[in-house]
Amino acid sequence: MNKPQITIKDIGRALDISPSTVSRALKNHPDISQSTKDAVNKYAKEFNYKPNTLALSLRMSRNNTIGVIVPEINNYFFSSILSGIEQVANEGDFNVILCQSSESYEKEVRNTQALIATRVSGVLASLCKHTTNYDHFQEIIDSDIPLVFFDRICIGISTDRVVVDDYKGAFAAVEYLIQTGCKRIAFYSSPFHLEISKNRKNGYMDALRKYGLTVDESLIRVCDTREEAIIITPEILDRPNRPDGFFAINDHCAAGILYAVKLAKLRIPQDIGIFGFSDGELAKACDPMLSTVEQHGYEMGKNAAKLLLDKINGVTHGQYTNKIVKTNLIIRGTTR
Amino acid sequence: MNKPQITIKDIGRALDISPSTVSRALKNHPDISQSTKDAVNKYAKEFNYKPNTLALSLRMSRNNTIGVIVPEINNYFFSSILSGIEQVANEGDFNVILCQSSESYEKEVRNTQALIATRVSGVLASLCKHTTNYDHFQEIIDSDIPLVFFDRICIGISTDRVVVDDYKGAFAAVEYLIQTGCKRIAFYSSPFHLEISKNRKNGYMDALRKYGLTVDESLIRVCDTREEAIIITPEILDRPNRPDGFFAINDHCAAGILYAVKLAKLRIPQDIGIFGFSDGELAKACDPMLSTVEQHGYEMGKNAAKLLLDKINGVTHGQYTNKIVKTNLIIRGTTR
DNA sequence: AAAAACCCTGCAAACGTTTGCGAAAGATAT
DNA sequence: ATATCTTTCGCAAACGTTTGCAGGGTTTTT
Repeated sequence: MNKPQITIKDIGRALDISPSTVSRALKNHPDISQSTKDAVNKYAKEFNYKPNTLALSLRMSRNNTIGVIVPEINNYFFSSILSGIEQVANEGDFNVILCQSSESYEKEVRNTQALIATRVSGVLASLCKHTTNYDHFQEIIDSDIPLVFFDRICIGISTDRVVVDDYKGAFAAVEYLIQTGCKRIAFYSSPFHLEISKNRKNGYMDALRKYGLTVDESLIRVCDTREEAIIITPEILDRPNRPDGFFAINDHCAAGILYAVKLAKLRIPQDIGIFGFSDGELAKACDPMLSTVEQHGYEMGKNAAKLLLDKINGVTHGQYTNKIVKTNLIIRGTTR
Repeated sequence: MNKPQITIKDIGRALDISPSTVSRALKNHPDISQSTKDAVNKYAKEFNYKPNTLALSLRMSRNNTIGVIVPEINNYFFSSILSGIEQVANEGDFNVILCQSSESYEKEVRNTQALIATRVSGVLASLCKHTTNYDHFQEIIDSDIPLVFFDRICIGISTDRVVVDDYKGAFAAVEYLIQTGCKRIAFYSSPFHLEISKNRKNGYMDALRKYGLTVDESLIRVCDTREEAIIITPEILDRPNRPDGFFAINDHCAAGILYAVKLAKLRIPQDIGIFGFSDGELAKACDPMLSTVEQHGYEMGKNAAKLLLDKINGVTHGQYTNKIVKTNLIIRGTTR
């Protein structure tokens, strides 16, 4: 029962008119008589005509497709973002090509190359953890393809960006810990070449300074997974002047800390306060439930996609915008 | 410093040879002299030539792109699957177009239409919760586009399918509970029109029967979220003959049960055993950590994509395969 | 009655690529 | 010397679509 897709030529042949006329009839061009239009539309509907988007894109040199490069699809925050992106892309009649860098610089480069080759209309990207060279992104820009970074942005390149308010979020979280009695607060972070790490560290430091607390560099560690946190935390808890608060770069890491603290038979939140970042699926599964900074991934995705579509559609010109998505504290059981 | 993408024609013009020669030179065609090949390759490399995949797809009427339709991106299981799909698609040099039905039948239909219009080489799909009419999928098949269902499959259409072994997974989980001493086991399920619910219920029932335990229908409830579980569980725990084991349709639900049980001051796993399903992010965040049935979403995605690519590449013909991805028990702290 | 205006439609080129076929040039065989 | 083969390349068509331009026909204007 197979009926392959019909083309404009087929319609023309069947109705004994030229492809140009069919094309115009389908677009309701004023030049075409109503009777012809009716005939064409009837035939098109009957045989379920769908324009070949490939040919269309080639002709128009405008591919209604955007590419998204994300470090890990399988991560609550990023999949929330993806969901938001898909939403607005869909509303704007754009397809989304999904690329996962899997935190590999090489794959990220391959992804960008593939997207350029596909002539996507625009690219949304979040940097891989290990990316320090940005030539492949510069190449996107050089190819005249609009580019918007989200979350893991890169400041070496002038583009639009959408970020979470890392500084304020971190500041607020640490301030909350201090206000509820914490005096020595550790900070577990992702590698510091990432902007999110820098910004959150600044928020952390400024909060400490505001309340006259001294910064102990030995309490600032690179650690962003549950597993690492479980490994490095016991040593820190064992010190004579152990911290009484932890601010973690994400919920996984916070959960690892939580685990280690319980194992050390310290009470939460009486002895130790813990603050995560993200409000992912696992935050409420922890016991006590995790206090964390809500990141609004879905909103972030929507914002980034809107920015990109505006750029593609020529709504915005020139200036690069720097959208900041607000965060807010969610206080649960791991803080007083 | 913008250098738009260069084409084969450009190379031809620059080197004063025809586009055909350039094309053949790039593909290392034996008809072309080595000197010409060298010149072309040198120029192509210098000006960073990338074949226009749109033109290529049009010419070859073969679009190296597959479409994926998923109910919710923002769901650990589905995003794991997506990750697996992306992995093998990437290895096979395919792009992935991501569509989210958001559990809306209308959007699912729109998604299929868009994928057909894009002339994707193949489609991977998991049904929306409310889909009961499958015409849009039949249309994909009628358009000669290979189609593979995963997880939420549809039995009205003959295609390849990849599913998790729900029956065995459920049977094994309940059997484990029984073997470790549980005598009254409750089952919290998704609505029973879904295949996964039916299959798991069968596994649950058969396990009870095998060990001569009576089935108490009042212990079989429709409940598949954390919030619902927290609401309905206290009542069940309050009964004179309360259950001593719970089997939940997913980890969120299991986490809700865990919460309610702790609140009721019952000990886990001594008084109550709990089994989840999925092994999502939150399983290890629970305290005690959740015993659960591992679903291998990533493997499922890889399998589905492999099946599809084989179909596209003509490796497999005719017969539809029905791949079943094995599950396995992960025993942690919520069971004895 | 001729000129102008209008309505409708088709031709052909273009987007970038591949590929069957033919051809010019040189090399080899008779 | 002619005939045949080989090497290397270009022509042109094709994929499906859009669009500027021109042309044929009919109606209106003068």
